[in-house]
Parts: sequence; C-alpha cells; structure tokens
Amino acid sequence: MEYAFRDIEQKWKKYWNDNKVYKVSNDSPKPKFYILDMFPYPSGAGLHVGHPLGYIASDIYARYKRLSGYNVLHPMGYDAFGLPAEQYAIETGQHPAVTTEKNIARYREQLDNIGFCFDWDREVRTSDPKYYKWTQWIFLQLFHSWYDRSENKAKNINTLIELFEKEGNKNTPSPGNADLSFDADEWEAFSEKEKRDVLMSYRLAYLSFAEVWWCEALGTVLANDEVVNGVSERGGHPVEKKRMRQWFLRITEYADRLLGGLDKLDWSEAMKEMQRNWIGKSMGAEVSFSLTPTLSEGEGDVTQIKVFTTRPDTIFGVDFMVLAPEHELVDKITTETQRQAINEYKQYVKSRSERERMTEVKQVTGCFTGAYAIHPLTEKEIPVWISEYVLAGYGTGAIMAVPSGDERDHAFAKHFNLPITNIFGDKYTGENAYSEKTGKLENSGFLNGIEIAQAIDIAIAAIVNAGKGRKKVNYKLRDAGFSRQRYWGEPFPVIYRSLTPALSKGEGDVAQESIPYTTDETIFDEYPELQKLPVELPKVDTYSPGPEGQGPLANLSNWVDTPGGKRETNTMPGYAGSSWYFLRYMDPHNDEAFADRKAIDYWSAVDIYIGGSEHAVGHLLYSRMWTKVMYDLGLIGFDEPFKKLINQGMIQGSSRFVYLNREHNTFYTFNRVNPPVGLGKIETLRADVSFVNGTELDIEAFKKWRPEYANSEFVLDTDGKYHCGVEVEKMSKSKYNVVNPDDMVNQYGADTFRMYEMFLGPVEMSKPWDTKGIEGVHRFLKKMWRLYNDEQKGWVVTDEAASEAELRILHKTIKKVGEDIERFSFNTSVSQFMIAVNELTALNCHKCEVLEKLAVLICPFAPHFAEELWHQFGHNTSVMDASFPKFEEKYVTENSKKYPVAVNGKTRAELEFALDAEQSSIEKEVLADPTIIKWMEGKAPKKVIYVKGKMINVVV
RNA sequence: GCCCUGGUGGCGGAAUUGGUAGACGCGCAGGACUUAAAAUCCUGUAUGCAGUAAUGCGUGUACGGGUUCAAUUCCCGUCUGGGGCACCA
Repeated sequence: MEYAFRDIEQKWKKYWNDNKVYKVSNDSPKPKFYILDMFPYPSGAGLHVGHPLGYIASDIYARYKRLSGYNVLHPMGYDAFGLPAEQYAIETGQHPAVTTEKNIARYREQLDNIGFCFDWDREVRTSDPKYYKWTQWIFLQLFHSWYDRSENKAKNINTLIELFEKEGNKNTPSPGNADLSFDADEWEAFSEKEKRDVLMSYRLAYLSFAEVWWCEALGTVLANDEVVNGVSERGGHPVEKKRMRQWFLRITEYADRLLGGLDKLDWSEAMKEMQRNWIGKSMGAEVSFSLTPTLSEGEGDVTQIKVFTTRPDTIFGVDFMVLAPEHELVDKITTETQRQAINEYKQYVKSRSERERMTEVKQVTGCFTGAYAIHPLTEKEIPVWISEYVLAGYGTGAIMAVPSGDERDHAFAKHFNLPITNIFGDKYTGENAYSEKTGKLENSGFLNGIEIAQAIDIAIAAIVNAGKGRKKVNYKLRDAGFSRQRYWGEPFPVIYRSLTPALSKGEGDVAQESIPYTTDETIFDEYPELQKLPVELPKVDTYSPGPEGQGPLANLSNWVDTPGGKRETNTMPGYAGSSWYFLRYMDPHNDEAFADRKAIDYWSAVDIYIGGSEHAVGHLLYSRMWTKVMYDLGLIGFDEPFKKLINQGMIQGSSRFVYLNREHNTFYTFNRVNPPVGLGKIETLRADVSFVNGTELDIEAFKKWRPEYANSEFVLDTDGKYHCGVEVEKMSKSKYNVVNPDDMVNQYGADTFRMYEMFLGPVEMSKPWDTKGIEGVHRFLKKMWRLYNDEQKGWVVTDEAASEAELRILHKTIKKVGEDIERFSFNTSVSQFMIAVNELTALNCHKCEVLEKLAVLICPFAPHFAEELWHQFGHNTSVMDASFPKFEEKYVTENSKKYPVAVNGKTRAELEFALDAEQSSIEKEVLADPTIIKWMEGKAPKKVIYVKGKMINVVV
C-alpha cells in the first residue's frame, strides 16, 4: 500500500467537516488558548505560497496546544474593506461587494486545501453589516468619550459636561485647543454650537482638518500609495495637498500608556522599538521667541513663535528660526516684500510629500519671511525662515535652528549663507555640525564650560525663569486620521444637523454651519429609524467621487438627506474593522453586543498573534489603543490585545530570466551570457516560473506562452538544456514568479506542502521559494509511511517490544519537537522528524510502541497523514483528541560523552569521559593523551578548561 | 534621510546560554536495481595544500578591528539585501 496522499487528504477533510472536529466551544473545563493570525485582505490575485506561512505556523501551534489539553481558539476571517476592490470597481463597474465575495470564496477554497483547523463557524468579515454594525458602535463610544488626564482613563463625555457645569475647564484643559478657557457661567452661556465645538476638542473621535492628496484631473482624493513620483499613479496627473474636514482618533492621549504597556508584552524588542520610535517620546523645552515689534507689521496678536527643542542647551547657538510652510503664523508674519516669494515657495511645498521632505535632505530649500524674532536670552535679532524640512505635525511646527549643532540646520545655513555661531569650540569644524551630546559648551553665556548633559537642565531653568518657556514632553505620535473619501468602507453613524437661522451666526460652508451628531443621540429620538445600527452602506451606481473631493456617497442625495439632517459621506479607514476583530471571534453571531462579556472574560487577550512586521506600527498600535479605550469604558477586562507576537517573514519569489539577442532572434543559456562576450546586445526577459524546472526552461512551453518567439533559436548549455538566470524578488504577478499553493497541494499533498513551508527556514525570516526542494519533504513523508505500510504487504506494524535505541530515537524526537514548537522553530522540528525516520528505517523498526506515538507527534505538521495512521492503528476517534506524547528522560540519558579536546582553542582530539567525571581525573587523562602531548609541544599547561558536557581546552 | 532587520557551502538553512561551524534537505557527481525509465536505495559533496589512500595541515560564518582560554554568537566601524516612515493592507 503506497502513500496515496490525495485519497487520504480528501477522506479526512470530509471526516473533520462532517464531525465538526474543529468546532470550538466557549464553555469548556479546559484551560483556554487563543492563537490568532492577522486576517487577510482578500485580493483578486488569490493566495500565493507566501500567504499561508503564518497560518501553517499558527495551525501547528494550535494543534499542539489542543493535543496538550487546551481549549484552543484559532479562527480566521477577512479584512474585506479596502481600496483595491474599489479601484477594481471604478475600472470594471463591478460592485466591490460582489468581487469581494468572489475573492473570499477563492481564498476559502485555497485555505481549505491546506487543512487548517480553523473553526469556520466563527468567520468574520469586516464588510458584513452584522460586523460593521459593531465597528460603528465602537466609533460611537469613542465619540462619546474623553480622556480624563487626572485619572488617566477614558470616560463618558457626560462626566466632562458635569465638570464644565460646575467649574468650567480650568482643571481640564482641552487637548485639541490649548487656548480654550472658560468658567461655569461662560459654559452655561454658550450656544449649542459653541458647546458642541468645545466638546469636540475633547472627544476621542473628533472632527478636525487634515491635508490629503487631491488630484484635480481625477476629481478625487488619492492615497499615498496612489501617488507615485509626485503624480497620480493612474494617468500621471499632477496632485497637490488639500485641506479637508476629517474625523480623527485622539490616540495621542494614549501615548504614554501605549509606550508603557510595551514593557509587559512578549513581543520582539525590534517590534517594541518600532512602536517606541513611532510614539517618539522626547523630553525637552518649549521656548517662546517674540517677534521684533518693528518688523512684524500690524496684526498685534502675533507676538510669539513657540518652538519645541530637545536641545535647550544649544540655545546660545540659535542663528535663525524655521517654520513649517504650513504653519499658521507664516502668512501673518511675512513682510510685503517677501510675500510673493513665500507664496511661491508654499505652492512648491504643496506638491511635496512628507516622505520626500524627510528623505531628500541634501536638497536644501527654503524662503525668508522677512520677519525677525528676538532671542529669549540674548535679545539678538534672528531671521525667521520657512522650509520644507520642518514638518507641521511635529512639535510646534517650528524650530530654533542651531547650525553648529544640527546637520540639517547646518546645511540650511551654508546654503543660504546665514551666519553660524559656534558653541562647541574645537568640536565644531566648520565642515559639519557637531551633533553629539558630549563635550563642554562655549560661547554660551552662563552655560560656558558646562557639560552638555548638565547644561540641558540649567538652560531649561533659565528659560523658565525668564518666563520664556517651560519643560515639555513631546510625542511624535499624531492623532490618527479616521476619514476616507471612499465608498468601500464603514459609513459613519453621523448626521450633520443644520442650524436654524436664528442660531447660526455668520457665513461659512455647510459643515461649519451645521453640528455633527451621532445617530444615537437623543436629538434624533423622533426618527427611530435613523438611530438604528448598522448604518448600511447604500448601493451606488457609480464609484466616482462626489463634489469637492467628497466620497462617492456624496452623490446619493436621497441617502445623504435624512429628516434629521445630512449624513456624513466619508467612510472609515481600513484599520477600523481590524482594530477589534479579535474580540468578535469570541462571539461572532451576537446581535446584542459586539461580544458577550462572559465570552470575552473566558477567552481574554490573544495569547499568540502571528502576522507580518509591516503592521508593526499601524494596525498593532491602533488595536492597542482601541483595546485600552474599551478597557477604560469597562467593556472588556484587559487593556492589551496581543500578549505574544510572532512576526512571520515574507516568502519571496524566485524569478527566472532568459537572454535574447533580438537581432539574431537567438536565446542564450545563462552560462553563455555570463559573461556576455561577443554576443551583441543581450536583452533580459522574464520567463514564467511555471514552465521552468529548477533552472531548466521548457522551451516549447515558453514558445507557446510567447508566440512571437516561436521561431527563435535557443543556444543550450553543455548538458543540452537551456538554463535560466535566477533572481530573488518579491512574489508578484507582474514578475511571473508567483507559485500557487493549490498547484503544490495538487502535486504533493497538503501535508507535504505544510511541512515544506516550515522546512524552508525560520518563520520570522524572509526566504525565497524554491519549488524544487519540496520533493525532499515529500520523499520524507513517503519514507515515514513505509515504516507503517509496505507496498506489497500493507500494514507492517508489530507489537514487538521496542529496543533501547528505538526508544531513545522516539524520546529524543518528542523532546526536540515539543521544545521546537514552543519556540516556533518549525524548520528544526521537521529536520528532527527526518533524522528520526532515517534512524528508525536504518534499524528496520516497525514497532507500535514507537510508531503510534510518532504518528501523534507529527499530527500538528501533517494532520491528514497522522489521522490516517491513527485510524490504521484501530482508533475510531480523531487523532486531534489524542494526547501529545510525553517525553521521558530515562530513555535518553547517557552517562558518557565524547569531548572535543582543544589545545589553545584549536580542537585536536576527541576523548570520551563519564559525564560525572571529576576535573582532576579528566586533566590527568587529557595531559597523557599522545595527540595532546604532541600539540602542547613540550610546554607546560597553564590551565585546563573543562565545561561539563561541552568541551575541554588545554591552555599552554 | 530616519527607524527596524538580515548577510554562514552551488542553494534553503543548522549550531537553543560564548564551547567540535556546515545538522537536515535541495542541487550536483558517481554507483546499485531495471531492456529502459520512474520510484527506491547506497557513496561523495565548504575550500586550499600534501598524500594512491586512510588521513594530515591550513583557511573559512559579508568586510575591517577589538574583548576572551574559546566568537557565526559579545563590542566598535564599514559595505550590502529586506521591511516601515502615518490614506496599500
């Protein structure tokens, strides 16, 4: 009986399905374990072999945990809202819901092929109204919440209103508007609009303004992704930034907790470091620079520019100031003579992405405003410039420039011929800024001769004393933009209620004149149909954008206009649905709540979360924030969503190339063009990997694929084959290097495919796919199969007692595989299986005592294979209900070891000693060994290093 | 540019806490079985030098330094591949 993997896999897939083997209950006496994969975006291209890598790893771990006695939650779903589906809809007119559905069906089919133990009854889709009902509901909670800094937690906005009624906002400054100040009486006197505006500056979900990429030609807002080299990806039209009213999440209020929370997480240091850098906490000072009264014309209220600096010690080195071109003071301080130049420069900056502004540091640009500021300590007049290297979103959007101490300031000063004050003495060469934080300051007034580290505090004290600033903690983290001018996303449960003419003051646009209310507010009590969730995404006829950069929903006037007012036409961004989906899996069909509290308390936080490191800061940070908000509001009992994080690497594509001399219509094999001597002009073309075996090209298949080369000559290698060139690249359709898991499963079976994906290398590492190598793993499974089944004789397992050597192999394997799974080292466990099978085959072992346990052991890796063997052993329940074999020390203990013996660190001999041997007896024997004596060359041993169980080293 | 991460045979990789570098697999070469092929099995395979050979000696973990009895592993510097940089998901 041979290893008929196709029949075996079909049979058990059906069995698992029919018997609901992977059904998970929320009610179990077993300890829980929650292992989660980052759910995929179902793209039209389907899965390639890189996608399942993490899923296979988590599947192995999930099965291992289940075999070890846990109730394991291992769900899967789809992050189904997103730009590509909408893009496709624009191009083809097909509704994103339809294409998404189709893509999901395809994904599901591909996933099913691989034999995962997902409980599909718990599947979630973010685009399903039953799901996004709760995304919208959570948005409402965010809207109705503010962050109480005194208690360090989010609370219902009503508690803030109570506070305002009692004492105004003197003890609760607004995070969104630092200048806002009112007392209880003033609050009482505010109009409804004024009150709502005040509250808006506190809410965790709030409206403000942000810049987006606007493409006039396409009449739409573009994602960063859709802007390539400063023009739109589609059509290559010019783009510029446009300020729009947008929803935001006030994640900055959580900056400190998001930072502190990292310490207790079992994530890689790299991942934590990326989040720390993203949050970007820095200590420094906020310093106010006054403008010179003579030069700042009119506009009496503009008297100060605030900067944030982490280096207040360098304050005596300030030679000029730079504002972000978007800074609100720029227009006010610019002098008439400079106005045109400034406007032109601002226009230029509008075309620049933030990335370009950060990256292209060698290209120095800027413009003088004509205004001067007064140095807060020396009262020197310093010019105020604007430049793209200062970003509006960081700090105060303005800097004090210290050219002798900061590289970019230095380059700027050199470029515009601004004077440079040296405050570092010899340390500053005049060539480069001195940006290290050691050394003594010079030319710095009262800071002269003081070490930089100490000078920081002294400088801050002096600035505070002079009333020119304060100590400040700054975060790089910015509030998260939460609006997209798109169709395929969650609609907001928000309605803008127009003001009655009596209440509305002044002009302004509609948005300014109306007040945003969420649909659940009492103001809509008379329209209960408006208050219901979900606010369903209406069907549209066209996916083209609405007027003035609004999303496509703006075109649906009968949807936008409600008896209560106009609906919000933006939709939520991709990370809305993915910020909380791990909670929904716990109780996916609940229509009364996002999940039942009992289920949440049972499953609690995700024990292991697996996904790509590209989500290091986006998704993972937003999820952490949502979790903290929900924890603060008492909705869940934990404040970190993912206890342990594993980052899987990418599987890269391995592209194949052929080499053409077009003139002679001849293709040359790789070796012939390497080097390409005397062959004329050689073009490198891609060949689809599907008709290349290793590097050998199937010439006929290639000609069929590219008929224009049907008559081409092929110059072969000495072995009579045409060999392709190889390069490792990203796996993508356009590179013709995509390998479909379906094909692999078809040819070798799911079990081989699973084991091979793991065998390729460590899960966390990126590595290229090599189809050729899969045969080795397939051979291994066949070889293991033969321990149980002979081609002629069939079942050959016997009841004979196992030998010591056989039991040692088994227990060595149990130990190694168990430990390897625990540390997510699956490639080495596959190796161990191979070693075990090689050794057992050599011993001609067919003993039940060894092989039954081995079958269970391999179940996490090759579940169909294991299930078949398990039933062959006569069991009639699933192998998933077996227990992971127990490792027993006694079978593997050895009492002696062959030690490598080195002289001066170089291994020269191998000697065997008992493990409990004393150093003195070992020394005696080692020094008596002829090889060792030879290498000691007559010198006396200085010392003999003996590391028990490891090695011996003689130092002479 | 900034942040994170990797670099070990022809290839994927192993070496878990500083202790015999190259496990396991692919590929390649040779052989067995076969009319032949497939499948299967066996042997060899980092590299240089010496030797018919067993083997011996040297070099070697991107590069250059350092710490140590001992470094793929720790430290400093350089080169280089990959990921992220706030509207791709």
